[in-house]
Amino acid sequence: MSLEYAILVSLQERAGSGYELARRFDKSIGFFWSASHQQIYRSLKRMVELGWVAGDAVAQEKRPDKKVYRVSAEGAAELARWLGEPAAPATARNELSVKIRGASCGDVGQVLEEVRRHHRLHAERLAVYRAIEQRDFPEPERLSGRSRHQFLVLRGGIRTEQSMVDWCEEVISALEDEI
Amino acid sequence: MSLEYAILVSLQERAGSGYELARRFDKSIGFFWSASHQQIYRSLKRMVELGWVAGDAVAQEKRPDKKVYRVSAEGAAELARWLGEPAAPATARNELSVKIRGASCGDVGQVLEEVRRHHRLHAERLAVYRAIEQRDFPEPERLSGRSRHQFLVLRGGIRTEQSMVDWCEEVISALEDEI
DNA sequence: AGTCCCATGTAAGTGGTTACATGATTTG
DNA sequence: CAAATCATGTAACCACTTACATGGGACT
Repeated sequence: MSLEYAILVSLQERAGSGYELARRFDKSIGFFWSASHQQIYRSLKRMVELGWVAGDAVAQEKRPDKKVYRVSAEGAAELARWLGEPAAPATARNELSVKIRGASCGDVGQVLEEVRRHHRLHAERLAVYRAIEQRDFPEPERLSGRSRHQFLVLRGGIRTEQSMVDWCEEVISALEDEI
Repeated sequence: MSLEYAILVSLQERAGSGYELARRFDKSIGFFWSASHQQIYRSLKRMVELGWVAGDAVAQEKRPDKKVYRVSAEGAAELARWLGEPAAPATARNELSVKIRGASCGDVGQVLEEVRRHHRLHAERLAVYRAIEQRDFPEPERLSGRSRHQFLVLRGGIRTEQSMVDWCEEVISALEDEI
């Protein structure tokens, strides 16, 4: 059910169509809550039924019509209520760890290659986050409200990716010793 | 489908019943791949059908009978094959980040309380991991094979929890300024 | 002519959670 | 006497993924 709340947060920042939301979930909000366009359309439908959002049809020239969704008073109240609720800590699911733990059951060299690949992916994502940090938040002390919260979430992404990069390096050097 | 492989890894380390596996998924392997007993029994059934594991009925005195599962040659081959396959990087899903990003839509104080709660949970988990590290891996340089791989996975858990603790502290001090 | 972008969906399948169910034995 | 542990499952539901579907306009 959390996707609905992620959509509410995004629509509170700015109203938008299902398609536009899907684009946002490919970046920004999608960095910490991913969702496909199919999920988003389904959730929007549910949210209209619940009265959390309202969709206004917008005719466009030379482009398909679209429905622009905005958060209703009920939706805003529901979001505020949910924010006060305790969140369950995320269930641990790290496939790479399963492969490392099982490395002795197969070819350690192949697992090492896989860790190297993940190292690259995390380093790339870290670089993206750092670029966003420099571009959008050059003076973090001066931030307030919404933009400060956005910055804090980005900081979480940076810390997570940095720790994955560091860990991959530790694993790589240990597995290199082994082969 | 990854649960099946996590079970294969665990059964390669030591054969066991569904119940014993469920206990292991409450700790050790469960620290990086969580699963309920219902999932485990369902997966074992599938794996028997696929011929990846074999279950031997064991009669016990003063305790219910159990089925002890071990990995078959086919299961071992399948695990080795899977280890060489690329793993999709985990999809990002961090509910706490959604709450922080949406904090302005509700009571910032409540979100702060929630971040403090998560800080405690991650600090506790970090302490557990550090205790395991000290108890089971006092001389990490001397490790090899399976136990070295187990150590590396534990190191990942320690790094992840440490980075969550650090991040929570950064968020707490920023949100405290705000209220 | 082919591909990408805009825009919105349906349908089938997989994986995971929650609730229910049973029954003996051990521990406080 | 109650609660926890051992041991194994079924069933309903929910969330998410993957595949399929449509159609115009812009770009190369």
